[in-house]
Amino acid sequence: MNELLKQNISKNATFSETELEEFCKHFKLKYFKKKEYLLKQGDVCRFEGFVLNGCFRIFTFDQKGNDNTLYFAAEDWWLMDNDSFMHQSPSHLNIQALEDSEVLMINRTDKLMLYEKLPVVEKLFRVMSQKALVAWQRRLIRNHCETAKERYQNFVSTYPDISSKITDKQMASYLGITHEFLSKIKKR
Amino acid sequence: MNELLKQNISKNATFSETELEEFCKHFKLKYFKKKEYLLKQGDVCRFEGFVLNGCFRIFTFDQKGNDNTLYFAAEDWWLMDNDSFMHQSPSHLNIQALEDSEVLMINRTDKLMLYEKLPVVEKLFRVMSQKALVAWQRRLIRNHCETAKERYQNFVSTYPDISSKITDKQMASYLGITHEFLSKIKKR
DNA sequence: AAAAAAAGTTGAACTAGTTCAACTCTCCGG
DNA sequence: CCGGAGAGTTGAACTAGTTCAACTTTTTTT
Repeated sequence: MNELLKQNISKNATFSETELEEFCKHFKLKYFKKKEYLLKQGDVCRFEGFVLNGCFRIFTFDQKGNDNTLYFAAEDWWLMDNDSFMHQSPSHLNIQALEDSEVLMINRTDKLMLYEKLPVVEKLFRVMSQKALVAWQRRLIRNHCETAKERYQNFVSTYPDISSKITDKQMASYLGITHEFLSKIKKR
Repeated sequence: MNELLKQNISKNATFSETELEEFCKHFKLKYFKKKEYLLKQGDVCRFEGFVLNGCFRIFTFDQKGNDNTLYFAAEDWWLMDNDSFMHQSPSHLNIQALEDSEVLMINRTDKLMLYEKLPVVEKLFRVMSQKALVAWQRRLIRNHCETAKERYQNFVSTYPDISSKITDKQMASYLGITHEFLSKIKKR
């Protein structure tokens, strides 16, 4: 039973020892090489992942072919396409390893079974989703009221570990600006 | 027991008749006059609301004093500040009636009790939150890859009912542009 | 270690969106 | 029904961010 996963869960719900064990035993350790895809746009998402180490980028190609980064997932983050997982529809997202990484993965069947078997699992993901929702709302507001330079500086100071692992191009795609402009921001 | 609430719940979870009744009986009908606040920035959110009719605007004042609209909630939408409700911390959000409105409201104590008593309530809000999460992710992407004009047109065609109830100033604040620029967009 | 590919830099010209100020229109409160 | 406040419009000057193209640097592949 993995200690990091255990701690992560405990932040959001109170599991008994047996519940924790029952929950964790469905996760299997998988390795991803740098640049390898955990999910590709068009595929159906049949799993959920929890990052033990390494880093992933979650992004999508829009109609115009630009790549938009939704977020980065390093150690202690969860990975999945909620939409595709829920409806078993083709995913709009790509999830790609930015470096060699280790992920604990649970498949969809097991997760659905756990929702049924352990009510506390419903609570766990309810709380996780509500917290994530708040974070997305805040990010949208910040995109409206802060300049690109402010957003860049905030990101670097909030996530120094992630900032050091990603290229400027990926950073720009996360901030919603061109990489040329990011280069000009950094110069000053 | 309100029919609209019942239908809304049934979209996201399967309640038995008794569960539905137990759940719904904690909601009380409240009336809000045009311009009245259901929640003010700085207050603690101790309730959750479900709009029966009318319309609300959920917005926040940023550091620079600009008002940013997160979303509008008309008939069949839920209303609350997840962050403030969860942590009982002062809210960053304002929720104001744009017209005379009716809302079914449940207080925090009852809602927390229902989470304990009826496991299906956990599921309901877990599913609702996950769907909302997907919607916020999509909105952020669209803000990056669409122009203000495109976002305006998409909003009007997706939510014609809401569009007709709000002022251009409120629309601009939702789109993340100035109302002067919205006026220029509409002119063309 | 060489070649190829990708990432980053820089400048010039451009455009989407802002700011400010002046004006008009609408609608609601006394 | 009048007065005032807020909503909407318009123009001119501005700025944040884009686009394109040429170039350098770094990383990856062989």
